[in-house]
Amino acid sequence: MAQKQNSSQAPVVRQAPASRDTDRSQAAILKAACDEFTEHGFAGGRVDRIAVRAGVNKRLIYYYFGNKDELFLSVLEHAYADIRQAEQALRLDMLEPVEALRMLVTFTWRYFLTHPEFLSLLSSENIMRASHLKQSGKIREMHSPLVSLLDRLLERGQAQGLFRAGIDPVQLYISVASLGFFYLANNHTLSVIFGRDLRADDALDERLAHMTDLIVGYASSQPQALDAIAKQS
Amino acid sequence: MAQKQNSSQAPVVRQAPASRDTDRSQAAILKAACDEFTEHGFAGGRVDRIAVRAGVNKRLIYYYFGNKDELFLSVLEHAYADIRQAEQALRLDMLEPVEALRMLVTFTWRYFLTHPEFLSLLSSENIMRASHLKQSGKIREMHSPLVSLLDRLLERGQAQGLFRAGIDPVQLYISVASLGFFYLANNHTLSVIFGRDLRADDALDERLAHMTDLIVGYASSQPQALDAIAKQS
Amino acid sequence: MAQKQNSSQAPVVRQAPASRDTDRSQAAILKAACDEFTEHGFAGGRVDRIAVRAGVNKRLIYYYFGNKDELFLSVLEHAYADIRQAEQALRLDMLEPVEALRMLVTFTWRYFLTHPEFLSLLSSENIMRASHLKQSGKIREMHSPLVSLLDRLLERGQAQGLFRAGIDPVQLYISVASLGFFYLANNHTLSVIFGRDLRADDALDERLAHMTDLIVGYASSQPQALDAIAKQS
Amino acid sequence: MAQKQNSSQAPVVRQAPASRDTDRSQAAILKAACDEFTEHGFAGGRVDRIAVRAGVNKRLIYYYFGNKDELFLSVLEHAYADIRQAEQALRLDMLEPVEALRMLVTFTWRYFLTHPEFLSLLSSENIMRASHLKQSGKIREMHSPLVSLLDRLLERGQAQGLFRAGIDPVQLYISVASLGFFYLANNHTLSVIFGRDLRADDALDERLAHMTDLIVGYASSQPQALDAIAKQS
DNA sequence: TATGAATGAGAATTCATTCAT
DNA sequence: GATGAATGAATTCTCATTCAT
Repeated sequence: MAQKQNSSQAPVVRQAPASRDTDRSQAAILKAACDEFTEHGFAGGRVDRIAVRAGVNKRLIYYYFGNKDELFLSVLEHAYADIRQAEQALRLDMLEPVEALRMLVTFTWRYFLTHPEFLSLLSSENIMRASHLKQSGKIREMHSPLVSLLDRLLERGQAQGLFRAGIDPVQLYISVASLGFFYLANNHTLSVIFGRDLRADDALDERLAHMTDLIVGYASSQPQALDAIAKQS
Repeated sequence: MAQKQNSSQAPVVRQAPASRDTDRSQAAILKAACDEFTEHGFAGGRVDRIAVRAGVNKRLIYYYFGNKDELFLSVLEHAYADIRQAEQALRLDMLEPVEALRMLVTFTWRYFLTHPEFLSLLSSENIMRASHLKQSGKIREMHSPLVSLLDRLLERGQAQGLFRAGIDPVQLYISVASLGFFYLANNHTLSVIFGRDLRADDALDERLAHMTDLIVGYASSQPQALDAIAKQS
Repeated sequence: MAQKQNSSQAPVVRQAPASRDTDRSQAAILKAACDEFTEHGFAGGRVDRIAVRAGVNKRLIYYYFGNKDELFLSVLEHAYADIRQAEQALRLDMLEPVEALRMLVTFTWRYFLTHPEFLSLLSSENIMRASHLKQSGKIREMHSPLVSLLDRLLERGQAQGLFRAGIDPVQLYISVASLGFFYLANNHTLSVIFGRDLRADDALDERLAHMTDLIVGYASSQPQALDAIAKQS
Repeated sequence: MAQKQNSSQAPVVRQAPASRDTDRSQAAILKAACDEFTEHGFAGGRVDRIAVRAGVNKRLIYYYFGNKDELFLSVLEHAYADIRQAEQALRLDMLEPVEALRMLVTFTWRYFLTHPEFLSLLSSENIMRASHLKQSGKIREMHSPLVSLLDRLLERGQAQGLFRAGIDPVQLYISVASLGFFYLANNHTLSVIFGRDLRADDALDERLAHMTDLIVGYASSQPQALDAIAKQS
């Protein structure tokens, strides 16, 4: 990442005695930076444009965030904090297993759909081999509750004979994310390749239906039962 | 203002009768550019470094490819040409439906695994909203044979009572790609988040197994049969 | 292709409340640019040399003026502002018609003689078909007072029977400028062609005398009177 | 001018055993170079574009003309050769003095009007302080016949009582050229400044009429006679 | 006579960052 | 806290020119 040591006395992500103005400026910078990096990626993002977008002096960005890399990291941390917070609100325990699984797929899809910045930032960060993320203890600590939620969910479903046995919750969680991520993050190239607008409303509905079918169909499929059926016939 | 006409004698992606040297230089540039853009993305890629990597004079890059954008587009076109060519070699018609479906998943996975440049270039291009791809008639014309292969495959399987009805081949194709793409393209952040190396050999094997299970399990699941089973019990 | 938005925070020809330093830097750049473009024309002028001449960082030129074209335009605008200002100081109304006409010729000559930058910039801009000037509302608004001064002057002279009738002030104004411009702007080639130094002091004096004679002689000539004389003899 | 010594064996403006092809190529290059330098000046002219315009390989330009500076000089020499040749065809001796003077003005005007390259090349060369022209013995030797023609003409006219005494033919010749040159060479900026198209047909006619009036009016004016008239009244 | 490939030096422009107040 | 001015180091791109055949 080649982050230069910050040798100025500036507070570098200062937090302590925060006035209203401080908060407002920092928030404006973060929002602007998030937009800029989402639209152009890290390397394509411009500090100048961030300052203009935030309506603050460029110098202030350095005062608050040290440098472009640290600013990007802050944006990333906020993006992760946001999704973790949304995930906390998911109450899958209350629902029937199948319904809960549907809900998980829907939630993930909707979050990605309404948070394009998360997809873009993730892509950008991965092109850079997670060089910023690796610096962040913070993000590592923000565990997603979804894996364990999914784990419990799968057990409940299996116990009720609704789900097949032996499903790895981590793999399934990644798959749920995959199905939405790929479609939405790469919708620009896919739309050109397939010659249609994958962002059209009905295309989006179709996609969610397919994804749900895929995940629920898989979880619900009973290899043994099917084998049995196959044998009978 | 002062007119800027690009009317240099340079060939800008020449095609006709090319000497061996021409081919070698162009190929070296393309390879170097592919590596550079894969590692750093479009905005982070440096023309200077590409010249060094290719062992050619920087000027030659402009001589052959016009500018950085056109060079990136060429790289992208070659990446698509490569995957299309690999896809052509897939003979799914020869195989049993279930086996063929497994093969499709495996092929896609292996291609992504051995062609990290494709994943990275795709991510980068999508951050830029496919701005280069949209310029390319070439890529639009390179239709993937996989969708129609998959279509025939699903019909065969359904006719044999092996696959469920009503599966959309485009959606399924996108899903197959999704499952591998997300895992591999974002493996850097995912590895940090999950605290384990997703690129380890057994992790890769596990992922392929899960993906295959997911896709085949979904295709093979018989909602009616399951309903029937559910009713009996 | 990759978007290029110029949204840097740079002021690009700032005008409002400027510190002394700002003024000094901008003035230094303008002066240096004027010299450079005068000596080498627009295409031959080098931004690097302008920075050195001005004693400022090259980046500052772009900070204040945007790019080479806009810098040239600024230089041009200042050159026009300068001549317009000098023209304002000409008080032809106070003088006798013939004397005033002499004064006009002398003023124009002296201005061109002491402002070689005006001649050179004009030549350069015309080679480019006024591409910069056409962008400038400013210059279009700087009307020269000379045409109307000359108009009134010619009327006065005609009323007093000193000048011939039917002289077009615009044409005469252009002619007055022509006689000095061609001689001074092209003095280098003319000196070679004629094999003598047209910039020598007495050559300059001679030229002014001839120009004055030519203009005053023309204005004072009475075609009718001459016809009459011709008939008598 | 910083002309590098030409150390190759190439003939540098070769002339000796000239095949049809040689002639054709050289002529094409000269024509293309003339156009290019006329449109963009010397510094703004591009060797690449000249090659394209001429439909020849860029290398050939260097083979025939050595380098850009020498090419420009050749263009300049041809431009002077052309005007000298046209001047030779002017038979002022045959005409009445006044008529001959009109003819001279008309000829000069028409030549400039139909040879914009001459004006532009002259402007460009003067911005460079005649650095190319100074190298050329050739051009120095091409004496214009107009000065001596004009000299004789003025004497004839004076002898016939038609022209005033004491007119310097060199100054008058320069003036005749000035009046057309300034108007035509700077017509782009002048058109913007005056807000009208100085290249319109009637504007051109008006200008020629004015120029003729100015020159003939001046030559024909009799300072003494006018003084006499002034005294009588 | 002709040409496609190649290049070094430079030219305009950009960018993250810092200075001084 | 905040900001306008300033900068060094790239970065993309250009240009006249030459090599090799």
